Amino acid sequence: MDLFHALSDEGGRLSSLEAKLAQFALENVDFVVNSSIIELAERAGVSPPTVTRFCRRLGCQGYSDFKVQLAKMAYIGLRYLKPEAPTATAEEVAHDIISKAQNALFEVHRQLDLAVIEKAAQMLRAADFIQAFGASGNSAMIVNELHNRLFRLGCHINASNDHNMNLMISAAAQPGTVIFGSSYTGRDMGLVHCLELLRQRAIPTIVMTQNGSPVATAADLVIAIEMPEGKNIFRPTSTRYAYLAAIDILANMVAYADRNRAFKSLRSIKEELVRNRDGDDRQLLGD
Amino acid sequence: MDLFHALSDEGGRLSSLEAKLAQFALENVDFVVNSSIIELAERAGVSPPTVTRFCRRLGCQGYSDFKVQLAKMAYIGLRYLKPEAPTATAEEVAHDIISKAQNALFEVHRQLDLAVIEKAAQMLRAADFIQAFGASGNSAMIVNELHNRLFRLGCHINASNDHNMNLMISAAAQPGTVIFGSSYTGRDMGLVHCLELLRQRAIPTIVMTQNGSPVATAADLVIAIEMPEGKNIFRPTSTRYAYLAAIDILANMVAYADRNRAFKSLRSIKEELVRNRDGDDRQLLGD
DNA sequence: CTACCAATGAAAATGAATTTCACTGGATCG
DNA sequence: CGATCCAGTGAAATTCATTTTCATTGGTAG
Repeated sequence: MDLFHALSDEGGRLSSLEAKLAQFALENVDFVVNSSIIELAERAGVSPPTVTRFCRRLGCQGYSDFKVQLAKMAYIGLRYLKPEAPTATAEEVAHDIISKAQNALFEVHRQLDLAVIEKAAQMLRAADFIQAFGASGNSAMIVNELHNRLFRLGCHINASNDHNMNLMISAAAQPGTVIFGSSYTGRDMGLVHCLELLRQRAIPTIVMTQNGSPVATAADLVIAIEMPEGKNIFRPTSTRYAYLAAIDILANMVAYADRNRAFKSLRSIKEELVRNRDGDDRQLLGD
Repeated sequence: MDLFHALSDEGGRLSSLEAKLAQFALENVDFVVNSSIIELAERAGVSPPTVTRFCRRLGCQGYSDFKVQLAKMAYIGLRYLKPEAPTATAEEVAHDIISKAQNALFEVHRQLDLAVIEKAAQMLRAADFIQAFGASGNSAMIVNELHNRLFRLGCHINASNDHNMNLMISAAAQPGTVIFGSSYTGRDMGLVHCLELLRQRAIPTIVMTQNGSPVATAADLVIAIEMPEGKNIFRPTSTRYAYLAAIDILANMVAYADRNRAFKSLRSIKEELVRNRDGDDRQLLGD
C-alpha cells in the first residue's frame, strides 16, 4: 500500500542489498519503471531473485506489481527525498510549487485521523454557534475558509483573527458554543490564552495544529497535522494546501452529518444566486 | 505519452475490439493494472495478441509498459471520467477530496501559460500600488492570499471584495496602479464593470479566470484557468487548489523579479516576528 | 467474382520472472 | 571454542507471461 514509506525503510527491515535496491529505486524511478528485472538487477549489482524478494518484502505481488506501484507513487510523495534546489525559471518554480503542494496533500491524507475528524464534525454539527479563531494570514485564511464552507450548510459561525476580540469572545461564550482554532506552528500564544480561558469555562474547543504544541495541549480535540517545512524563504509553505484539504474534509463530514439541513441550505443559496446572476445553472456556489 | 487521450480514441484510430479494450481499461483501471495480459484478454473477451497490438497502437512498448503508463495516469486525470459516486464514509470523502485536489493541481500545471505569469509578475513588480479584487468567498480567499504573499515582498497592495468599494477604487486609481482580479466563473459582473472602467482610464488590469469569459474579455492580461466542475453540491470545488497554486507561482515570480527587495522585506518581517515571539527561529512567516 | 487487406485468434517461440537449491558468512548455543 | 543454525544471496532450472508467427475470416475495392 504505502510503498514510499516501505522504500524509506524506517524500520530497517531491509537487508543491505535490499536497502541498496531501495535507494537505487528511489533515485531512478524512471529507469526502474521502464526496465526488466534483469536490467535492474544488473544495474543495481544484484541478482534477479534478490529483486523479486525485495519486491515481496515491500508488500508487492512481484516485480511487475512493484513497477506498477512505483509508477503510481512516482507522481507524488517522492520529491521529499531530493534536496531543495534553488529554482529560478518559471518552469522550475511552477513544477516545484505544484509538486510540493501535491506532496502536502499526500501527506495530510496519510496523517489525518479520520476518527478525530468525525468527532469534530459531530461537535460542529451539534453546536449552536461556532467561533473560528486563526491569525497571521495563513490560519486566517483557514478559518475564513471554514466560515465559507459552514455557513452554507446552515451552521451559525463567525470567523475572527483579532486576538483581543477573540479573548472577549471567549470570555463571553455561552454553553452550546464550540470554538475552532487553527495554528500551523501551534505557538500562537494569543490562541493558547483563549483556549485556556475556554477550558476553565468548560466551552469545548477543537484545534487544527501540530501535535504536542502549546495550542494542541490547551485544546479538547486536536486535528493533528505535521508538515515538513521548506527552506526557501521566498516560497510560501505548502502546509496551506494540507490545511485547506483538512478543512474541506471536515466541512464535508459536517454536511453529511445532517444532509437534509445542508441540502436545504445549499439549495436556497443556489436558487438565490441563480436568480441574481444570469440564470446560468452551471455556476458555482461562490466565485 | 498521453495515454489518457489515446484511450479516449478521439481520432477513431482504434478498431472495434481495441475500442472495447480502451473502454474496458478506462472503466477498470485497477483490474487492468493488477492483471496479466491473459486475464485481461479473457475478461475483455479478446485474445492476448489483440491486447498487445492494442498497447502498441496506444504508443506503449508492450503490455507491461502499458500497465505502468496506466498506473501513472490513474492517480491523476482519470477520475474525471468516472461518474461522481456519492460517498459517505470519512475514508471515501478524504480520498475523494484529496485526489480531486491533486487532479486540480495537475491540471493547472498543465494549463498555466508561464509566459503570461511572468508578464503578470513583471507588471506587479513594477506597480506603485496593486489593487486586488475578488468576491464570493472563493475569489476573496484568492485575493487575500495574494495580499498575504505580496505585502511580504515589499509590494504596496490592497485586497478588497466589496463591489461598491471596488468601483470607487477603480474610479480613483492613479497611473502606476495595477489591478488584479479573480473570478472562477468569469461572470462576476461587478468585476467586469470595474475592468471596463479601468480600461477607459488606461489602468492596466490582470485577471485570473476562465478564458473567453466576460471577465477575461474585459481585462488586459488573462491568466487562464479552466477547471471541470464536480457534481457533488456538498463538496466545495477543487478549483481553489488550482487558483491557490497559480497565486503561489505568481507571487514567487514577483519575488524573483527583484530578489533583493523581497529578501530585505522578508528578513525584516522575520526579525520582528522572532523578537516578538519566543525567539524560536524555526517559525514560519505567518501562522 | 476475385483479389486483397485489415482484423483477429491459435499455436509456437521467446524471454522474463520466479522457484528451487546450494553456498556463504555471521550469529547463537551448548 | 566448535558445532549448528539461519538469514542472505546467486546460479540454474522452471514456470509462466508475452510476443511473434502464421492461418483464418470477413469485408471491400476493383
